Amino acid sequence: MEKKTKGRRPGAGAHTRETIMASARRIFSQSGYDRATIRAIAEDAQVDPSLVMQYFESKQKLFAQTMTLPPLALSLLFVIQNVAQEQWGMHIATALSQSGIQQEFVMQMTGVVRVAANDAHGAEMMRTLHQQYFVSELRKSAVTQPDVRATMLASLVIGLLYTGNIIGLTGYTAADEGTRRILLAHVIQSILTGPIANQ
Amino acid sequence: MEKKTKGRRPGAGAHTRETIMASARRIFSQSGYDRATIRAIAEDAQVDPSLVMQYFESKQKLFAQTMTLPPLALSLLFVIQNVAQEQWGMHIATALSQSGIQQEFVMQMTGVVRVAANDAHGAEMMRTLHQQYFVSELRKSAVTQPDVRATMLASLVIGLLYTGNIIGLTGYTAADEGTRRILLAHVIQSILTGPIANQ
DNA sequence: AACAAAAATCAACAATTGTTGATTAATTTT
DNA sequence: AAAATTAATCAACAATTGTTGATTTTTGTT
Repeated sequence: MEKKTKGRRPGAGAHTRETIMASARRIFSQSGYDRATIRAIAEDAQVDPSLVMQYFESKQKLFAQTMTLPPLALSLLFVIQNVAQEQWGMHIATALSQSGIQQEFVMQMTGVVRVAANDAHGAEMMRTLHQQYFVSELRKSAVTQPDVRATMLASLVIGLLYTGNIIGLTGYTAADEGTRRILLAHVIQSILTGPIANQ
Repeated sequence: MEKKTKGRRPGAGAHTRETIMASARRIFSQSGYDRATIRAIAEDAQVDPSLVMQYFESKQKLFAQTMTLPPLALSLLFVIQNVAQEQWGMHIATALSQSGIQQEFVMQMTGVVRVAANDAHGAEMMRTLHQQYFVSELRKSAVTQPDVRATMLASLVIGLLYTGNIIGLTGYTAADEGTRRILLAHVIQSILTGPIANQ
């Protein structure tokens, strides 16, 4: 809609690619794959749509290159290797409740959850992620039935992102952090070390 | 693609509307809102696309009329009114694990979860659902902080649907039903009646 | 200053999609 | 059997979208 100054070619300031990627991340996360149009991304980056195609070849490749998951924040189960079993729940809950990673990580993770609901590539991304970070990590520990527990933990985390950030339920985020953390700690503890057979 | 016999007008066999609605439910659930094209729904119902528009005025109204949630199966928290607190988890887990409602309910519920990830109307549907069936029901009981617990229970249920039916994680469904039910029962019990304050 | 390479824009194509108006076929009513 | 009504199809429009090729503008080099 707005005029753009044409064809400048900065030498040092050639961060155009990063600008586009940031916009792509934003739009993909907000709108999902289908509704994130190349034109919307380009407008957000204040750039011509065709330029997006010149940098990244197609929409699929743009998605693949921008929406990669942040492995650092996903090492939640790194806790498992360094903390006693009885304190897993509390440590993971604390890590999840920390506001430091909230902004960037939660936003990016929510975006992937949203995209994966309708795009096969996003779904595959989440599968490999889950296998690499949740299942394989938990298998190294001494818990029984690590696969079920890992999937259940992933379900809870994804579900909290989904209800809170996608459909906008306020019940969880409205509570104070202490309440959230203690309840979440017990639930996670129950998922990871709770009884699994009737005895 | 295939030929259709033209313009017959059955007297008794006028279930065309229901046929279209069934196809709409199927396609919406499988593909989400955007990728569920009117043409795909019409082809699934073996009907001309414009006929869909004649029965339902627009795609939005078709969605609104078909993708309503099955309240019967959502009375999971009906358990809360009739069962002692200590057995909530087991009863709800049993209800969720029953294969009787699996086919129809799980499919329909999964469809709404998928749609709500990208469509505002779907999200609103889930919000009111959650409020009506989860929050208000739990508030009638004597648990502390019903809002947080209700949201967390919804997150777990939605998360399990999401991981199992949308991104296709096998860890949970691969386990035998007994294992699933017992673990799930304890986790739900922890969500609904677990400690919420440090003491 | 002239020129080549790079970076960006312009304009348009082809496919898809929701939607609509006209038309054709079947069924009921007269 | 003719007419009216209902059910379904046909054909096309207008908007959107991913994508592409040509063009223009800027920058670095000679």
